[in-house]
Amino acid sequence: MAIIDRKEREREDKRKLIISTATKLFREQGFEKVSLRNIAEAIEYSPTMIYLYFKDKNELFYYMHAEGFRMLRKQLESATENIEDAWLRFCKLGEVYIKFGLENPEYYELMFITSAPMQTEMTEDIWHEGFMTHICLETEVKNCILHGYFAGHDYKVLSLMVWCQVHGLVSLFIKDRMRMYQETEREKLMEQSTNLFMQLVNKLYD
Amino acid sequence: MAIIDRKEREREDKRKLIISTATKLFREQGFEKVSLRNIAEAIEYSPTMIYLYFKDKNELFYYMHAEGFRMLRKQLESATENIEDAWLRFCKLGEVYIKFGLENPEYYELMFITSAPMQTEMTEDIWHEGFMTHICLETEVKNCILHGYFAGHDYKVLSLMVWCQVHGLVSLFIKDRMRMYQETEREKLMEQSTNLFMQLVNKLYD
DNA sequence: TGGAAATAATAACACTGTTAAGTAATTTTA
DNA sequence: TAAAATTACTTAACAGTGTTATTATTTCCA
Repeated sequence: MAIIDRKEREREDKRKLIISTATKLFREQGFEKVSLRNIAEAIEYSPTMIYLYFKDKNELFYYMHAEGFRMLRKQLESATENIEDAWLRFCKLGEVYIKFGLENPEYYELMFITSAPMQTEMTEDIWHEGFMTHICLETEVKNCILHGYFAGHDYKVLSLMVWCQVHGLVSLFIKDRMRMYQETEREKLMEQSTNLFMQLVNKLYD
Repeated sequence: MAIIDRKEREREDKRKLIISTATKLFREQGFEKVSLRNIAEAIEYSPTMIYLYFKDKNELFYYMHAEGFRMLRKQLESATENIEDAWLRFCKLGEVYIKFGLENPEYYELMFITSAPMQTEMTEDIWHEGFMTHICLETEVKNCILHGYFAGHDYKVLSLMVWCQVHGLVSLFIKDRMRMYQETEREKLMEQSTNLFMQLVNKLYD
């Protein structure tokens, strides 16, 4: 039944076409320009055709957010692969995470802020991609513990703390909540507070 | 010209009526239920009447977000007013901030996440209320320094770091990004990581 | 080849924020 | 006091949104 296979392939291709077109719109013209009608026009189909491939807009956004996580994870992994020292690996991870957020605010928002992707009614684990990325962090924290850092502390607690710190920084910035700082000092303050945090974590002992 | 005064008063009353009705809708039925038409129906006016009192929806949201900040500031101030010790005051501040966020997620989102209030075209300082609240934090950090804590560190850098930590925690939680933790362990982990952070900050030295 | 199944389009529903134009009441001015 | 001007508000409409029901077309298999 090669025909069924081909159909399945074509179906998957069309799904990908919709996702990539939505992604393109959203990267080039921002989140609010991603409407089903805009996507449909771009791929030269009727708006309702999208419903044959996705349950609703939330599900489409779910697949876009998952793509973002795969991008981030790739960056995290390739940035650390040539670093031996556990602490330096850990530092790099934080650096790349923040960089990703600041350079891809639309993606970051979709992955960590927007409600839509979290509201699909899917059977599979909805936070799978997020979980996989979080594993990256936990792995590095565990590795640090293995090499004598953070003695006596739980890797889960530590990982969450670190995540809160970097997410807090990125999300406050991209949601424009740092207006009280002058444009000139803002970047410096953000770097200084991140450095201070890393310095603190490094001194962590029981 | 008492008539002008009365008119001005009536105008202000109507502004407040709109804001309070919008707030009520938004607290009782959630953010997405706050449409100009819904507000208008609730106060028994036509939807377009709102434009006589607010430039657009963003400006209306601005006034709602400002109200949230006044609530938070009130809670922060009344929670610390009877505490003498600088460190305990600082701890209390963080505790109350997190509590406010978790108990008023809709308000928190409007204040620290939603774009709308930050997109009004106002002449006055758009982040004034946010700034005032941030001052609360900076004041306590300064007070700690005055009492021998955090020696050798900049209060601005420290304040931003603390803010990132608590905002990270609250926003990840209310935007449902902690699904990888079991419901039962989630709360405990959040508390542990906050405790760890405070413990870290307490050990801060040059 | 005919019927079933998959795919897609059209039309419509119920919303959204926003603007232009018109109306009625109130206040000011001549 | 009567006309003019201002104020407060409504109606109608525009352009957009996600979504569903209905209809038409194409594709596939018995």
